[in-house]
Amino acid sequence: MTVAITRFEEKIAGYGGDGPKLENCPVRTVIDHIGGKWSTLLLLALSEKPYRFGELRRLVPDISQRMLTQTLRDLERDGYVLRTVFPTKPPSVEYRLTDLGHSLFKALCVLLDWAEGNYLAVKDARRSFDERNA
Amino acid sequence: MTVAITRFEEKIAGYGGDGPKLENCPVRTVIDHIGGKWSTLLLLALSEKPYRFGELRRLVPDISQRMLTQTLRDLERDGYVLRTVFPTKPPSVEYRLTDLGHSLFKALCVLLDWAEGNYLAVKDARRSFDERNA
DNA sequence: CCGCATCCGCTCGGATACTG
DNA sequence: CAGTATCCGAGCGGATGCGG
Repeated sequence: MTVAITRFEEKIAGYGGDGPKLENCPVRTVIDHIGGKWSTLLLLALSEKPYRFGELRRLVPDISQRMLTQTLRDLERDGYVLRTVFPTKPPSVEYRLTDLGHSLFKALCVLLDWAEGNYLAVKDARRSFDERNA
Repeated sequence: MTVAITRFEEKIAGYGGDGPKLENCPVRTVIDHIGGKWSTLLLLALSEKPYRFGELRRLVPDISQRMLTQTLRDLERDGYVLRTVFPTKPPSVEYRLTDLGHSLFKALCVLLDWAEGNYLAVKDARRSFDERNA
């Protein structure tokens, strides 16, 4: 783990200075976009098979139509999702993970598994902290 | 990877309904908090050794004092960071990752490595998408 | 040195109504 | 079915100034 600080200084800290280098920071480039409220959930939903717009809406019951459209568009823009329109009547649109999307999801999976295994500890920590500062 | 949709339906979709179950969704509980603009960066900075407030400020040059304080507080609340005040004159405050924090960081590392290895592909996808929709 | 308080712009995200 | 357009509130996050 001694690589961490090296990583940080070389890969992160160097991007905050004067030059226009911030947009070249790998961590920020990727993390800032999948940190949205719905991105992770949609990647997870699409990880096993493609879905149509309406199906995704039902799978994530509390997402608004607006946010579903916008988040899918962002995921498509980043190259994680492929959007295919079938000119049927009425039209249907399929969303499917690209290879890049599947690759990202595999990395994301480690974090999701951690979340499942440790979220109770996190909730406990929160409760304990809130009690101390009552 | 056939576990994904099962995971989704059981672990995610079920939390959006009528009951007050949303706060019990493991993924949202954890991801929503580390998705902030600075959380990941600070976890990365603290992953190798503890730092004092001012040191962290210098390590992440473009963070404001307000956001540094607030993000560290959130990380402390979730149990990832331990805050220790040394009553010297002037006082000094040390921030250090807890065991839970180190555990989270290990899971996060996979994602950070992915970001380093693939952010160029993401940037290319973005540029290509923006050109198509010019 | 390490914060907290205040103000304030800006983006995220929800609700609703309307197209092809 | 799959969006687009518009409005609007809430909260994130930056800048500045004060306090122990």
